[in-house]
Formats: sequence, C-alpha cells, structure tokens
Amino acid sequence: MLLSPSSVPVHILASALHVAPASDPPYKLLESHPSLLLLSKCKSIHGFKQIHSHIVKTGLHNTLFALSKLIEFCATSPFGDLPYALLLFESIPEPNVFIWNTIIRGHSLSSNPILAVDFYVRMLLCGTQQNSYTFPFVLKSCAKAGAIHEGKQIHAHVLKLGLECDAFVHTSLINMYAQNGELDDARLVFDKSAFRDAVSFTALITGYASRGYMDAARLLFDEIPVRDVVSWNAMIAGYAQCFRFEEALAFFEEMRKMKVPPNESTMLTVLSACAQSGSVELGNWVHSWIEDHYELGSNLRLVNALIDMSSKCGDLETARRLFDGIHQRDVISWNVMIGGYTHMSFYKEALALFQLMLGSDTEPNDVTLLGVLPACAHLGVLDLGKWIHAYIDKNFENMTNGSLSTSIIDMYAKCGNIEAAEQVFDGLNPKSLASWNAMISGLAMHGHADKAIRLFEQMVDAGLKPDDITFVGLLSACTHAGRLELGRQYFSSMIQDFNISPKLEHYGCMIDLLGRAGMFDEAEAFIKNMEMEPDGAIWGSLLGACRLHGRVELGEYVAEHLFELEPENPGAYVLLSNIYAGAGRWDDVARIRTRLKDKGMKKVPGCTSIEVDSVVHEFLVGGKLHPLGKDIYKMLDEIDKLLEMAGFVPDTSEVLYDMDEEWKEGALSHHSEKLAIAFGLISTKPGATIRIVKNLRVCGNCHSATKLISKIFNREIIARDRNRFHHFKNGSCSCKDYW
DNA sequence: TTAGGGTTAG
Repeated sequence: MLLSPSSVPVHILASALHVAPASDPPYKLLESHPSLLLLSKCKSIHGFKQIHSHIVKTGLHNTLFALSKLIEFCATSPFGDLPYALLLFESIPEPNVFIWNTIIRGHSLSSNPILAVDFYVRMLLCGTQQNSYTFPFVLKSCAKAGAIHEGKQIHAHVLKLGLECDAFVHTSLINMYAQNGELDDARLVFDKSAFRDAVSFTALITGYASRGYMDAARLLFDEIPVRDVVSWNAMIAGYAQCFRFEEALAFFEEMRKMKVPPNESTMLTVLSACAQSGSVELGNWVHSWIEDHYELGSNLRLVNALIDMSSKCGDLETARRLFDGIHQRDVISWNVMIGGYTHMSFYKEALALFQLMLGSDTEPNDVTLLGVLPACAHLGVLDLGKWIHAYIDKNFENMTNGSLSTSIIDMYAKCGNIEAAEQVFDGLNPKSLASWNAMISGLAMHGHADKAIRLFEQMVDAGLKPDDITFVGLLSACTHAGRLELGRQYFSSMIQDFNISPKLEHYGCMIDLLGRAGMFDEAEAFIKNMEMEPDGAIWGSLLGACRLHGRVELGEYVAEHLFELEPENPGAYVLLSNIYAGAGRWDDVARIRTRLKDKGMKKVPGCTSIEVDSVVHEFLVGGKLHPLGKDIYKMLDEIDKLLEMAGFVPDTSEVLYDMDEEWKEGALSHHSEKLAIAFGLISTKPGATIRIVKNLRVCGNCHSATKLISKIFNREIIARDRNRFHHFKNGSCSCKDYW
C-alpha cells in the first residue's frame, strides 16, 4: 500500500526535514510521563493546578497529547472546570479530533449541553472529520437538551459515514429518540440494526417505560438475548416510575431468584420503590442486605436512600440514627430526613431539623424548601413561612421552580394570609396547573367561593385543562359557602364537559353540601350511586349533618358505618354522643362514653397554637402549663366578664357529658382556642391580627364568643380549624355562620 | 495514541 503524505506521522516527517518537531514525541514516552499519570489520579482542581504548572515547566504542554489530557481533565472530570478547558482549547491552532470530541463531551456533561452541537458544527467547518467517538458525545447532548431537530440531522451524518452499525453510536441514537418521546424513531433505529445487545435493548426499554408503556418494555426485556444487571434495573425503575410498585418489587424478587447479582443502582432503585410504596418488610430486608454487602460509612448515596426508605416506611428512629451517623452530610441527606419528617406528619421535627441545617455548612436547595414549606403550612407558622419566601426570593432569583411557587401559595393560604397567596399567584408567569389548583383550594378554604369560581373560569378561558384536583377545590369552595346548586352544576360539568370521573373527595363535597342543606334522601341516593365504597370522610360529613339537623336515628345508622370502617377513630363516638346530648338523651351519651372507654379510646384533646414573634405556643383544652398561665387566666376572666356584659349567653348543648350548667360553662370557657386568643390579646400589640390554628373543628359556642371578642377588643382574629378558615372581624365571621 | 452507549437516593 502506498503511503499518502497525510498518513505519515508528523514527527517522522519533521525529523526527515531536520526541523523542530511540530508534533509530539512518541506516544509511549508521553503516556507514561509521571505528570500525566498523576493527572489521571487527580481529584481536585488544586491538584490539577500543581500538575499543570509542572507540565508547563517541563515543556510538556507543547505536546498535543499533554494538552489533550489537560483539556480532558478540565472538561470531563467532576473536579474539572469547563471554562478553563475552553481557554486551553482556543489556544490550539489546529485541534485534532480527540480534542474536538473532548470539548463536545465536556459540554454534554454540562448544564448547557446544547452548546455541544455548536462545537460539533464548528468542528465540521474546520474540516475535522467526525469519528465513531464524536457521535455518542454529541447525541447525548441532543438527548439531554431535547434537540431532536439537530439530532435528526446528526443522525443523517451517521448514516452518511456508515457508522450506524457501531454499537455505541447505535445505542446513542436510540437513546436520543427514546429520551425525547420519539419512540417510533427509536424503534426504527433499533429494528434496522442487526447488532442488538443488552445496552441497546435497555435504552429502548427505558424510553417505553418513561412514557408508561411497561407492557411494550416487558416484551422487549423478554427478548434480550443476554440480560445484564442494568436491564433488570431499568425494568424495576420503569415499573416504579409508573407507580406499579408491586411489579417493580416482584421483578427484584425474580432477579434474585435468577441469581443476578444486584449492584448499587439496583439497591437505590429498590429502596426508592419501597419508600414510595411504604413496603416495610422488603425495605428492612434490603437494609440488612446492604449492611452485609457494603461499607455504609463510605457510601453516602446508599445511606441517603436508606434514610429516605426508613422514614417513608414510618421508621423515623432508624432514619434519624442513620442521619446522625453520617460524617459528611450532603444536601440530599438533609432533604430526605426533613422530607421524611414532613411525609410522616412530624412537622415540628421537620422544622427543627431545618433550623439545624441553617446552622450547618450545607446550603438548603429547592428540594429542601419543598420539604419545609408544607410543614409551615400544616403548623400555620406564618413568620417562618414568610422568612422562607424571602429566602427563596433572595437565593433563587433565577429559578422559576413551579412547584416552589405552588408550595409558597399553599403555605400562605394555609397560614391564613390569603392576600399574600394571591400576590404570589398573580406574579406567576406562566402559571402551572398546580398553582391554579393551589390558589382555588386556598380561596375555597377561606370561604371565598365567588373568587374561586371566577378563577376557575379564568383558568379555563386561558386554555388550561382542569384536573380532578381543580374540582376538589372548586367543589369545596361550594361546600364552604353552602352553594348547593352551584356544586351540583359543577359536579355534573366535571363529568360531562371535562370527562373526569368523580373520586371519593368529589362525592365527599357533594354529600357534605346535601347533608348540611338537610337533604338527607338525596345524600343517601348519592352514596348508593357511588362507584366505590364510601370512606370514613363521607360517612363523617353525613354524621356531622345529622348533628346539625338533630337527626338522631339516621345519626345512629351512619355512626355504625363509621364504627365499622374506622374502629380506632374516636371522632364518630364523640359526634354521636353530641347528637344524643343535643337531644337531651343523657343515658345514651353515657352509653357511648362507656363504649369509648371500653375500647381504650380517648377523645382527641382540642389543641390550638398561636405564633407570636416567631415562637409557637400551644394550648390544650383547660391547659395551665404556659409560663404566662396566670396572666392568661386573668385575661380569660376579663373576656368572660366583657362577653357577659355584651349579653353573651353560652350555649351549653354541645358539651359532651351531662354536667351541671356551671361546670359546662367552665369547660367551654377553657376551650383551647379561647386560651390561645387570650394569650394573643396579652402578647401582641393592640389592633394586631391574631392568627390561631386548631386541630379540631371550632365549636358553636367558641364561634359565637370569638365573633364578639373580635368586636370588643377591636381585633381581627383569623382562625384555622380542622376544616377551614374563619376570619372574625367586628362581630361577624367570614363563614357567615355556615361551617 | 488518549475516550464512547442503557439503569441509579431528595
């Protein structure tokens, strides 16, 4: 074969021409150069700089090979620095294909992968021929950037060069299409090729799985000639992604039966599936398996996944023990622990841990706040919520995380500041479906039915498609405002116009509406026509309606359903005994009381919290533990006196047990919300709004009293009970006494 | 002559 001039190594030519070599000394000398060996083990930018300066001192940087290695480190190492790689790159007059590939690869790993395509084009314009390495890098960039149009053009280049048979290029093409939902194109590439290994199968499987086509994925999986652990992992992850956790975990079992050794990814995927599905037993088994097979102290990812799994499966102690045992926590360690507390409704613990995090050297990120904001919302701690909102505005300026804004809206609404929620919502552009839903539900719980309905109409006008959650908000707006007709209208519109089948929550709203309107026959018909079994909430709202309308017999019937459905819930017993008490049937009250006692259940004690100067104070019914107890009770006496002077007569019919009138009144005056209000009155400035959060529904007596208190003391009192908000102002309540 | 494809904790 004749040698063409271009195939003769440049340094040989150079020596033949007796000029200084324009290119590198022999590869073997360079490859084993101590500085470059050091570079391959380098784990920090500091170490890189030392090696770099040594390379410059020895003159090695004049070789293209050493420059390639320096660029490679900067562009692709996790300890690298892409801008610096580009600086080095631009200093090279004629980069070779390896260097071009490395720069493209660097961008494919960066947060702005589309730039890789720019360099790919530049490379072609410079006359550098792509090779089989170029395509996996640039196609990965297209896949990540969603640049299907560019990807298709590059696909044409692949065909032109005849590289579609290269296993790496082949899989990269499939992956590029599959990751962007172009399943037909992915399939076409896959089917056309004779070279199908487990990797290309898995790329396609992942594409199908990500769009929910698990059955297609399964067919492909069964066809893989030699399955490897990643194929199994992809199937497990696919089922988990489609919320088909049982099948995901069954696949894991199958994999074990087939004696396929799981790897770390398998464990991470399975732990995540256990966490999401709350599979305690399997989770524990995986935990001990991991303890046996891994050195946990050196694998933060696994520990974090274990914390997540343990906490979501309800074992917060194990989760916390693991968390406390970590030497160097990363942001995910904090996030899973905080999120775990929130997930299990341990809101105070979530906030306490968040405070600890703020004092640590780990900065919270958006996921942290997504764990913390719901905790603020549930506890109704407005001051902390506001602080977090300001923190987000300050630190996440360029981040338009839709779910964060939705969480902020939800937090403000649940903390009683509906105006702030509206302000955040109005400032959102674009507005996600979730944010519309949060705003509609927020307005609903504050009793602003008209506003909620207007918003719903705006949303439909804007071309958004409401979902089932939108209608829960809308129907609950009707519920809280007693708008029966409107509720009926939206209920049927949901089914007919929007093709959404009603869920338990929608039925719950309707039955609540009908029950409170006293339309028991229609409510019962509604229950009979449901496609699913009614749950405790539905029977519960009907029972509440029975109490409201004094329907003793129906109440007894409904309560039996509840006793059966939720034997551990004392609420039904309390409601039924209230119905008896309302009818003066004290023997029956006593009977229910005994039944409750025999079952070892206690009425959930009323508890009200109030945040003053960012400190949360909690009051239990009749509680006397607060350090300012004396002052609070002094204030209570004054409140009672003023109420009496204003002509207030306590309604004692709602007290659970048959006691003499004076005792009853005493118990009423010590209801937790009254204690909290008294504390609010003595510990905040005159005229300041008082915000309280109660764990149960406010009783009729406290409701009437609070209305008067708002007038006597000239205070706006915003109260959240178990069900909704009451804005007390100048002697009346926003709920118009309908709740 | 250096490198490359699929899964993977919040």
